[in-house]
Amino acid sequence: MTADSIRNAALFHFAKDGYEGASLRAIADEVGIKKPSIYAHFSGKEDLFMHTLVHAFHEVQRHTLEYFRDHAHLPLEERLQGLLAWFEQEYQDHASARLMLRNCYYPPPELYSQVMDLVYPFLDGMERALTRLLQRAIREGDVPPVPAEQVAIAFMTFLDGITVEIIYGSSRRYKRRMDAAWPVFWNGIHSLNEKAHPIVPEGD
Amino acid sequence: MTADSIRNAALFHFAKDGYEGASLRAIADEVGIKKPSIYAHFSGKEDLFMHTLVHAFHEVQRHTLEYFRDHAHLPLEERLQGLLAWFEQEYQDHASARLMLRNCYYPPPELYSQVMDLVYPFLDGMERALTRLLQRAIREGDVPPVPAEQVAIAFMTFLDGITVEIIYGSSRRYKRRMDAAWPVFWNGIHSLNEKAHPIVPEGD
DNA sequence: GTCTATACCCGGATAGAC
DNA sequence: GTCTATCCGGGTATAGAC
Repeated sequence: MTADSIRNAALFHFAKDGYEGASLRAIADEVGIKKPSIYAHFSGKEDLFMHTLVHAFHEVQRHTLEYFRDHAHLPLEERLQGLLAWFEQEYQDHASARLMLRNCYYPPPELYSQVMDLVYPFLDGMERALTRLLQRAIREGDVPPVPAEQVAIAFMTFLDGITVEIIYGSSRRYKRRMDAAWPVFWNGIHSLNEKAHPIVPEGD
Repeated sequence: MTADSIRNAALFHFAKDGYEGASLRAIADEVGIKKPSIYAHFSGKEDLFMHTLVHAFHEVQRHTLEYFRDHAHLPLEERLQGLLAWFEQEYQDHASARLMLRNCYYPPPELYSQVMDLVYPFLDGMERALTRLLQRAIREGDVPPVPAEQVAIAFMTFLDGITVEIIYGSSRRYKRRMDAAWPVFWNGIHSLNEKAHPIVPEGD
């Protein structure tokens, strides 16, 4: 279907150049049609952009669920750490992820609220999913009891910190951060209940 | 001087609308001059942008140094945690910080390498400064011995994760992350030397 | 240095034939 | 649905008077 291939071309251009930077002309060229033909499928640039963005969110969500489904057998630490490595790959391989991320941070001002109606539910859903994951891991004895919601939020923070280096695009810098920061996170969550700082993670 | 006021107006527009989104017309209007007058001071949009960006980096760097100088007497934990709160304020109060951040993540494609020549040295300088700060704190017994460089990198990661919520602009969400993630970071760095918890670095 | 006037281009969008 | 042709507005940039 033509609409799909337009959306697909738009995906790459919006991801690379942003909403203002991308041009319908370039998108049409890539599909192999003329600019006005786009208007047979979308009412305008905004419409095309929003369709593309919604589709990108769904793609990323679908892939994320697949990741968790395919790695449900791993211990929690590997599953969480693996999620970060997985996400780096996702970012490099799929323009959906790049488009999503870019517009989480810097949506086009005139579409701000429409975009945020996608962003916030996504983030909140992610956080809830992580919380449930943690609660299950605790029940099953995979990790010692930690405050699940707090850890989920901390993990999201950590994920975003790593993501920055993914955007920068240097694999070396990314790995460096990962190696340095992961132990801090992982050790840190095990001592949340004990208030003093010599922390000896007990009985697990 | 007129050039300065042009740069200052440009700062706000570039920070808010991005490079493509900002228009010389709007900038000239704000200064109270006509569009062509800008060309008496800058060779074009790119030139104006780069001047503005360099100036913004210097500003942020200067403010950061001031923060550390003015808070040198505080214990390390408060100094580091305070840096995050300070940075949120800096982001809200100073367009320099907003411009810098935006262009660290998404520079205009045609100026990519020029922008990155500012970004990387800034980040690396920040990391080195943190490392030295930590080493001094360790020497002075303010914190137990921790691997300074690793902690510096982890802190930068953490800072970026928090920064994301600063960009989102919701103070509530920011505070929520801060409260959840800070204890994880702070406790986490104190257990780096104790290997009690098995951290499996992936084979190198 | 600043203005007016204007050239030039490229963006999104529309009309209407096929 | 796709095309050609065109419109309109906005953008950067320049020429030349003052």
